[in-house]
Amino acid sequence: MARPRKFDEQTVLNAARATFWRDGYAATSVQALTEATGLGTQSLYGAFSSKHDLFIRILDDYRARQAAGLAAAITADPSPWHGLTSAVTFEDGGRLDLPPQGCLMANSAAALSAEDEQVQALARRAYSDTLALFARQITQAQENGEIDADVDPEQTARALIAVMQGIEFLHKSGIGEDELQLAKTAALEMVERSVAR
Amino acid sequence: MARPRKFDEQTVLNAARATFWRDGYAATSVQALTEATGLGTQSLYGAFSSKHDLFIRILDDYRARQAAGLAAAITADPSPWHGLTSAVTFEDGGRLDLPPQGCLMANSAAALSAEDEQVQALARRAYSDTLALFARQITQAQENGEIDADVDPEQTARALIAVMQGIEFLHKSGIGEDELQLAKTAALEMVERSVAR
DNA sequence: TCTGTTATGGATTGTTCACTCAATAACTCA
DNA sequence: TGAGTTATTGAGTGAACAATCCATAACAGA
Repeated sequence: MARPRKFDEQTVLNAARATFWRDGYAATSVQALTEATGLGTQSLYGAFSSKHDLFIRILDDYRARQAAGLAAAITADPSPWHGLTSAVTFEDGGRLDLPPQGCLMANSAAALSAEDEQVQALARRAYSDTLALFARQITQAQENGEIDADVDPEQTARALIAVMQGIEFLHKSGIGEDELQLAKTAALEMVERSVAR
Repeated sequence: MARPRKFDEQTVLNAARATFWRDGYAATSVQALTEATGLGTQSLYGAFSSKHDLFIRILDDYRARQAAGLAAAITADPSPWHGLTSAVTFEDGGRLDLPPQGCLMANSAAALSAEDEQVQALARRAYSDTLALFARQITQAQENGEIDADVDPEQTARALIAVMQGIEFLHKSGIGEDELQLAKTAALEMVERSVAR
């Protein structure tokens, strides 16, 4: 009953996500989005209402994919504890690599949470989902006898999230590859010592 | 031999720092700076060359003050280890409070390091100074018999920096006061367990 | 083949951006 | 007192910003 779209929505969303991810929300202009997606301004606004609406939609998609991917990667490891620490230190031999531009959710949360309620809500959701995932994994590691049965799963999960985000921060702050590797090793050793049986 | 300035440079720098700190570099307009400082555009440009030059100068000042303040706060504690952990968890009963807008250096490093070499250089300097300070403090805590003498001071310092930045990230991401407190406690307990004698 | 609906394309809106120009004012030293 | 130097003032630069207007195009169902 109406003119059909010439573009594939998912393809457009992927291109827009790459642009937001590379440059950040504020530094991404609508013109950059039209160039990256190939859409005209009016098509883009017609389909996604505004730059902000488009971004929120992309960020929520990202959050869901990230949560699923993280859960899959962690639980795929035969050792629950190793699967978890690999994620925390982004050291899974390539499967959980930390992209040069960092995590889109972490970047957006740090830059926008204070002034954008929708971003903050997504950040909180990502945090609580990760917390639950990590706590479950820690419980399994305890049942497997890999770590001390006395540590509190949820509290340990919180500490691991802090460590993970700290490493990501060091990565983004540009301290250098060698120093970053040392920091990852140091963090991992601290974590291991704290849960040793 | 020339017309004297009507403004006090340090007062202007303080006002500009507050503005950059509150809104971030990109979101701070030159107009916002002139309003915050009371200077006209031309006076501001005459004294500081450009928005970027002004920012770099402010950031370097901040770095130096922060380094001195951190060292003073940490070493003032009668217990080297407690002084250190108080700083890491921003939990010194007010002395090392984490401002709502986070640390100016951490914010700037996360947002700008990738694209601004001068910011990256300052971030690296801040990191290595903090690393040296923490490592010295850990050695003292070991000599005091507060923690395990076998842990490597420099590696432990790296882990602590990661934890500290992770906590700051959680703060900025807006997870909420209660949850942040739980994360701080969790991180502290993990750190304590990892260095227990 | 019409009619209704949505998509597209290009030009354009007013606003804000960092920054500059030209004129004048305020000082010091000779 | 006048020459030299720098500070201040206010208006204004072109470029980029998010978003919109309007005319036209492409489809579905009647």
